Amino acid sequence: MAAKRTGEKYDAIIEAAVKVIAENGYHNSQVSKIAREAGVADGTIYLYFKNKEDLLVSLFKVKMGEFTAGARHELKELQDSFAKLARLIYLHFNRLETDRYLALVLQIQLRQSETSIRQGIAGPLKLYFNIIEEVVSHGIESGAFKPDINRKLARQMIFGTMDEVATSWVMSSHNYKLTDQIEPVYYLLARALAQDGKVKSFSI
Amino acid sequence: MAAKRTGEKYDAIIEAAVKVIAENGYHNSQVSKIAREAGVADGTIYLYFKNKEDLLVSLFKVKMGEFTAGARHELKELQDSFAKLARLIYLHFNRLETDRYLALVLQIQLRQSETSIRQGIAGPLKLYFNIIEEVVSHGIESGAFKPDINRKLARQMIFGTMDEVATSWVMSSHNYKLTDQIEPVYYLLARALAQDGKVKSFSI
Amino acid sequence: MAAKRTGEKYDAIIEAAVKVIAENGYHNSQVSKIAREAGVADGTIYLYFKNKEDLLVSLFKVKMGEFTAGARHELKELQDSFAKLARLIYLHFNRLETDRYLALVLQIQLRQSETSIRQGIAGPLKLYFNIIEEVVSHGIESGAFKPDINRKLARQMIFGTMDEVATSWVMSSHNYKLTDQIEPVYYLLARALAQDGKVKSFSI
Amino acid sequence: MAAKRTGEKYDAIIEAAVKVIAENGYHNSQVSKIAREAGVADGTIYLYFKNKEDLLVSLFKVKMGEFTAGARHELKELQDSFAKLARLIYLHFNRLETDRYLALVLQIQLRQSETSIRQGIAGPLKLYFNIIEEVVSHGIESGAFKPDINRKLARQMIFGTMDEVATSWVMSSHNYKLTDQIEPVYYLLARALAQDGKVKSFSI
DNA sequence: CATGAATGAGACTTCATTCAT
DNA sequence: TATGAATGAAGTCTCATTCAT
Repeated sequence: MAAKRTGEKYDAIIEAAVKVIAENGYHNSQVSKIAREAGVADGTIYLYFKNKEDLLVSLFKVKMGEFTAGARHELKELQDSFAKLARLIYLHFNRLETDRYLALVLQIQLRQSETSIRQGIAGPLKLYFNIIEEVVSHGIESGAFKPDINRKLARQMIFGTMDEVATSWVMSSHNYKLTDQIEPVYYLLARALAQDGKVKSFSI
Repeated sequence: MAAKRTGEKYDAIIEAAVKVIAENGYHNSQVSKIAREAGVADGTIYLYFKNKEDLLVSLFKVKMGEFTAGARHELKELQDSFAKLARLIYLHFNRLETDRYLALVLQIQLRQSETSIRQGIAGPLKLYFNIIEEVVSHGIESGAFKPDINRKLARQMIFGTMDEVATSWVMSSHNYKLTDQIEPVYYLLARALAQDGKVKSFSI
Repeated sequence: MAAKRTGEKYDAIIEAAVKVIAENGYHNSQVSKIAREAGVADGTIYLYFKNKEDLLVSLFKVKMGEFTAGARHELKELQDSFAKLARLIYLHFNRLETDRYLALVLQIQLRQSETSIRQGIAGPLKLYFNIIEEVVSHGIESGAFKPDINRKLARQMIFGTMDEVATSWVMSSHNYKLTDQIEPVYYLLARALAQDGKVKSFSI
Repeated sequence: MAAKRTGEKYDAIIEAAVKVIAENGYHNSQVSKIAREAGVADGTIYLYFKNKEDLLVSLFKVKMGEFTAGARHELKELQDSFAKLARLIYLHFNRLETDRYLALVLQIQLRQSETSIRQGIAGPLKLYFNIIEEVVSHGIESGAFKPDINRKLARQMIFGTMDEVATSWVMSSHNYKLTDQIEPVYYLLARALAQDGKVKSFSI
């Protein structure tokens, strides 16, 4: 009755969903197609997920959760705010470039989902927003960033910029490297945030 | 057989679509509902639009076209690059705040559409991107912005930031004024682009 | 949106449902089968009925309504309570014998429906119960039936007996005439109800 | 392979089925729910019953069998036909009032089952019909009941009346006592059957 | 030009039953 | 004997689009 939230089949279904959605688009990814890709019966999906919506939200939670946990850990290691900003952009772009299926699903396909799914996605996304805002806060408190910057607005600029660059890259069919954009994006954002124009040189 | 691209019913259907989608969400906006709101029969929609996809793409084209034409005209009046940037942000946010139905449809609902519709949307959107890039180019060529800025990247930052700020505002149920964000967004973006940190004071 | 409750297709679908359910049984009567029998598309069913449940409840209402209206009218014509009782049994059995499909559906198949449908059926059935109780009341008040008879209980005996006899007949594959049971059933019930054993001779 | 027809788990499953069906309704009583209630695994059901249908038919057989055996025994003790009739009604109503779960399952839920199950039920029910007919026959042969009564018809009246009264009671949510109906039902039926209106006073 | 009744393809989900352990 | 994870067939309903009037 209650959905099992772990197990190798659970993982297999999540991965199959990413692949199927990436290849067929959100609106053409039937449960039966995902089941076939995962090598299980249609009904098995429902032993691990309450329904299709739960599967999609779980997909996002799992993938976003992995990324967020890793990012939070890596950023904590760094002391310098500019270094944190550079690393954030690196992690964001590198993650997407490393898993192009995931990039397609996160940047394009999942955004076509119904409002209810988007609401389920909101929670994990908020956690990522928090991480970005922590970078901004650290910069302000350490004197690296301008003190009068609105933290939420700064987060929106950072995320909005990275998201737009990533979406553009995904839609271009990946005919250039997303990671090549890390440095120029860094300088744009760093200058926007820096106290007195004192931007540290890019280094990850 | 060929769809009429004008007429008062054409306009009525477009406006009805905006209202219905804003009120019901993309996935709950059936052709019959739009027809009823427009005061026409279901079949009449198909005298003016090839199909539902054509209606939605047309909606976007019309609304975006109005905005783009006005924006291009207004920006041409201004000489200073910073003034152009400030005006761009003003126009973008003011447009959305003035027509909240449209804001909801453009920022949230239409993004849930199938890939084919998003492709149809790409054209009109490109025209807006061009306008933004023209502001950037003008800034670089006039010496106001840093010469080594990647113009496409700068456009992605500008659009990505405005878009994220606008989406966040729409999802917040409009409980604050979007136009209050014009000035702080201006300073963030201006600093990112300015040559030697020489940002002109905000003025629209 | 709202279901049309009249029209020749409405009637055709009701009749088709009776036939399909009689021939295939309740649990094997899919909407598509009913639509095919009615000569309409599956979707057309939903222009006339809110859903499958609504179709089945409507079927019962229409058929029971026709019968109830006719019965109430005919019984009003009669003055004598015993004559009313005899006529009631005649109408009940004759109706079922005349339309054997309907008999099968009402006596057997519809009773297999889910609780929600049975609840929808309760209303029209109550009207029939009222008619039976009116016959009993008339008998008591005219002095034909025993004055201390519990009216509800008498109705339950009358209906329960007729229902059981009818069900038994339907399940026997109609290898005898149900209308041959009118007279003997009349005498059983009349004796149960009569004041001082004064039962009038059977006559319809 | 062959199903075991005895054992404490056999009984536990039957009792669990009665409880689950009474509480959830026929169409919401899945095998897994019955298994959980019985404290066994889903698969274990199939060691004791051929399939779900077999379980439901067995439930009916067991419960009806217990009742029928007891009834036959008790009625044999009585010499007088009217006393037998009174006792029959008492046993029928008392059984249902004593076990309200069973009443709900027998009078309402099991009647929603597919035709195949109803056919399986027919056998055990026939045995009860025989007992009722024996009471009628005894009455006729002893001169207590009218000699020209159709025995099958009399049985249908007796059973149909008791069944209708019981169903009505179950559906009323038991807000009155079913056993209070024994005496008035007795008088109705006794008068219908009695020779020359000579009905014996009620006594159980 | 306009109508709106009719069409029919297509997908999510349930649940009785099996079988490897 | 007992388990319970896995199976997979099957049906209701929606809604974009058509076409006779």
